[in-house]
This record gives sequence, C-alpha cells and structure tokens, in this order.
Amino acid sequence: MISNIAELIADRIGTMPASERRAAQTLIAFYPMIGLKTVAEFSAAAGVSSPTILRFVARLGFQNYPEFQSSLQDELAAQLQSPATRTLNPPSPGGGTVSPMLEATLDNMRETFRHLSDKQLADIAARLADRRGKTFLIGGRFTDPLARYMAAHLAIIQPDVFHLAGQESMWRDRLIDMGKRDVLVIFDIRRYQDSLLRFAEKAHQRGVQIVLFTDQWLSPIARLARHVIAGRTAVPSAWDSSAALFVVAETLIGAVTRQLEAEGAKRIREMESLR
Amino acid sequence: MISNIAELIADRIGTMPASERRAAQTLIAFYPMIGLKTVAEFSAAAGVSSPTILRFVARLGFQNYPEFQSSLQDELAAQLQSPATRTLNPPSPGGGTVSPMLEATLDNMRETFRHLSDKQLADIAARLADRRGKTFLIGGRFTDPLARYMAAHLAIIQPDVFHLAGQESMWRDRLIDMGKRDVLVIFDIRRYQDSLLRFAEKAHQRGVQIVLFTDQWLSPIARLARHVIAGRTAVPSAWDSSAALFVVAETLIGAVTRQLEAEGAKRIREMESLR
DNA sequence: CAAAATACGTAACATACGATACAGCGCTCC
DNA sequence: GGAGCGCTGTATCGTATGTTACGTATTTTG
Repeated sequence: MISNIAELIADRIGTMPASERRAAQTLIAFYPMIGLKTVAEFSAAAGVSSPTILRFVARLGFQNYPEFQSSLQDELAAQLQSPATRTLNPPSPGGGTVSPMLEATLDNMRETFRHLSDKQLADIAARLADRRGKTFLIGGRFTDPLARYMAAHLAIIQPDVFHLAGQESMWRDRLIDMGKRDVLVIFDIRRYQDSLLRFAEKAHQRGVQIVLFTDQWLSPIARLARHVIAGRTAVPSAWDSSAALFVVAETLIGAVTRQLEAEGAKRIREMESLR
Repeated sequence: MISNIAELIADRIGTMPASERRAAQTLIAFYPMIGLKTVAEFSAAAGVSSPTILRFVARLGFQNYPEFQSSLQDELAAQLQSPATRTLNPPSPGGGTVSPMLEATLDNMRETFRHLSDKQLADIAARLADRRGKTFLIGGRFTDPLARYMAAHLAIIQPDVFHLAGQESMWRDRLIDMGKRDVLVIFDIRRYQDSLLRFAEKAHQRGVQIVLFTDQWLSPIARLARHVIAGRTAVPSAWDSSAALFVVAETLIGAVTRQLEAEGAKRIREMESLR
C-alpha cells in the first residue's frame, strides 16, 4: 500500500519522461520542502519549466498543484504529530485496554507541553501570584473538578482565591466583586457551555483578566482571554481526556507556589498550626 | 535567544491586541501547519479578518506573508534534518520549570500503570459497572475533585452514582443507604485524613465494597479496601501530584463506559434530548 | 466626559501564481 | 531518410491571493 507521496513517486518514476523524472528527483532530494514552494521555485530548482512541474504532479494523480501541496502538508502534519513519540514509549507487549489509553494520554501531554512555552507558563504564574487582585476559578460540567483542584491548592498559599460553585445566578452575584486587577480562571472544553461564555463576557466587560484552559479546538471564550492554554483531549474512549489540562494545572500550581515561596511557606505553617 | 517563531510569539504575545493574540494562539495550537496555508484559511481558522493576520505577521517582524511562510518552512526543514531536535520547546537549560515537572509526571504514570494489571482494572471496572448496587465517591482535601470528576462521568452512563460532598456529618447520614452490593470509591493520599478513615471503617462494617485510590505509601484505608490503586505522586514541586491517579480514573471511566455500552449509549442519548 | 488614539473589519486593488494553448524540437519507427 | 508521435519550453490568460486604503467601533487618556 502506498501511504505517502515519496513512495508514490518511487513507484511511478520509471514511467516518466526525462524532465519529469528530474522534477521527481529534485523533490525527493529536497523532500518535502521544495514541494511546498511555488511552481516557479520548484521548476527553477529542478532546472525544468513550470508546465513540466504541473504535468509531473498531474501524473502523480493530483488535480492541480494546490491539491498536491495540501497532500504534502497533511503528510507533514501527521509526521509532526506522532513522529518519534510513538517509538519513545516502547509499546508494552501485553497491550490490553490499558495501554492505548495510557499511550494516548502520554502523547497528549507531550503535545500539549510542546505548544506551551516556559515563558507563557511563567507569565500566567506571575499573574496568578500577583497578590493585588483576587483569583476566581470556574469550570464546566466535567472540568469544574479541575477548577476545584486548582483552587484547593492556590487558596492555601494565598488569600483571595475563590472557586465559583453552584448555579449560574450565584456566579453572577460574584461579578460585583470582580475588577481589573482580578483574574478569572476558566476551564471549558467541548462541548463548550453557553453559561460559561456568558459569564466570561460579563467578567471581560468588567476588565477581569481571563485565563482559559480549553481543548485544542479552542472554546469561544478564547477570544476574551488574556492567556489561553490549549490541551490535547483525544483518547481512545467515549470521553475526552482532561488529563493534559490537569497536568498543566499542577505545573502552574507548582510555579505559583515557588513564586510565593516566602509568604507561602509562612502561610502554610500558619495553617498547619490552626489544625 | 529566540530561535524559532513559536518562541517569538510567546515573547511578544503579551504586547498584542486581542485579535492578533487570537491569531497567535491559533497558530500555536496548529503549529506550524496553519501558517503554511493561505491568509484566508488562517484568518478563518482564527476567526479574524485577513488584515489582522497580516498585521500579526508584520508585528512579528516579517515584511510580508510569504516571507513569514518561508521562515516557517526553513524552520520545518531544519527540524526534519535532525529529528533529535524536533521539540518545539527545546528543554530550556536555564530555569526550565516545565520539563522536570512534565518528565516526572510522565514517569509517575508509567510506573503507576506498570504496577497495575489489566485484570485488576477490568475487575474494578466490572464492579463499578454492576448495576445491582449503588456507587458512592468521596475524596480528601485535594483529591475530592478527582472523586467529583469520576462521579460526573459515571453518573451519566448509569443511575445511582453519588458524590459525597459537604461535611462529615452529611456523609454519615448517607451510610444508612449503603449495603453489601454497593461500592464506595475513596481517594486518599498523604496526608491521609482521619475523617475518611473513620468513614471507611463504618462503611466497611456495613459490607460496602471499597475501591481505594491512594499513593504509593498506601493510606490506612488500604486494609479495608477490596481494590487498591496505588499511584505515584512524587514530583519536583512543593505539592504531590495526583495526575497519575487522575489518568487511572479516566481509564476506568472509559472501561466502565465500554462495558455499559448498550445501556450507556441509550442513557446518553436520552440525556442529550433532555437538554 | 470629551477627544484622541488605537484596533479591527470591509471592500477595492495589484500582482504573483497556477493553468493552458501552442509551437519547436528530437526521437522513433516505418 | 521522411513522417509521425511525444516531450518540452515560451508566451499568454484568468484568477486566487496578498496587500492597502478607509471608515467604524472601541479603548485610552487628559
């Protein structure tokens, strides 16, 4: 079975006329980048004319040049998704129902963090550690526990951390306390909840800084957010996975704790003694 | 030093207006493929207008869109040359707060699952899927969100799933409803909570089957439990990590869902129609 | 609260790009 | 050696694409 364009070329290069073969060879030599450039550049690199390039891709079975490029891009994207990461985790031999789930989850985490720079996390952590404002956390149907988890930790190392629970009307009443210096952390993955969007809009109007945890398809709230964390959620299950977001949350909790070390440590000691 | 476009974006995203930030986030989310498409496609994906995309790339320092694309392509080409340096966010040698945290978490998960057989999980899943009894879930200070997360999912695919919230006295009142056929899922990691142990003992006396999620040092509840899941929790942070337990929980949710597929699917459809 | 500045999208524009028609050339096969 | 066929490049065309100008909305500042 022919799965990529390189193989396709190898398969058909024998049937090609001289100039097209030159095109094929240059594509292989600079695979696949030269194919993503313009016809003119490709033809120049191969030392043939543009129509030859077009005839070449036509012979490969593509309707037109853009279609050929899209195909190359898809191939590239697939490579970038899974590349060595699969081989990085030696597929456990006794692959029952566990393994694929774990594998997918580990991949999701790596992917999520690949798209997340230290600087971004540091910025968010700094924002969360800023003691001049309050911190509110809220989540959706399945992600509210993540908001709770984060709130449970943050509330220990600093004051003015509030998890917004209960009914929509109750959150709204808290809006009155929110202003420019405050931060609202929202967890919202598919299927995105209207109630959260409504709430986010109102908070946004009040100048509240929004930190959004969402999936790779980005909740509509992203538009309002100051910081967006997009986690991978796809796993071989009927449900989406929030594990990657969970780990990001833990990472942030750790970073904020470190920033507030001095005061935080004191606070923690104080709390211990209160028990 | 800024070596790739992703870093460049992370560096400047703070200085960008809202719409451009959205463009930036979309690019990161689908990095780098979306940037190789046309301005129109990029703008559609980001939900902004084409000029915004152009202003965005201009702000990154590029003269025009093609130049930006070339830069992305060069980056890609370099990556493809040396597969070793394929990471989008190279392990920052300096204050890399991310990497060690992520690495430790991934290790924890692998370790946790290494000590967890498919059979164990299947048994637990079967127990949770057994519809003759009720399912109760409860957790400690930091782990209660995990109980909530699991409850939120299980409650959708089967009836009689209850998360025990609120104060200790309220849980106790629910004991009256618990019997031999029922399952109690407890999350308890260090520092183990006396209140949970007390509750577990009473439930155990009533013949309730206990499924315990704990850390590798095992909560004292372990001796009462029918099934024990011991997750690794150590990470380079001031806090313990519950991420491994979270993933086990998700795995179980998936397994239970699969077992109840027939009835579960029907239930889910019914719920959708109720919205 | 008014005024200025900035951000953003709509719509018109120019151009660079892919596509096509056609003519020249070489090769092959009678 | 000549006719036919196929391969290839030049030149032209239509259009999709990036670009720019401008007006409106929004935010910021005095």
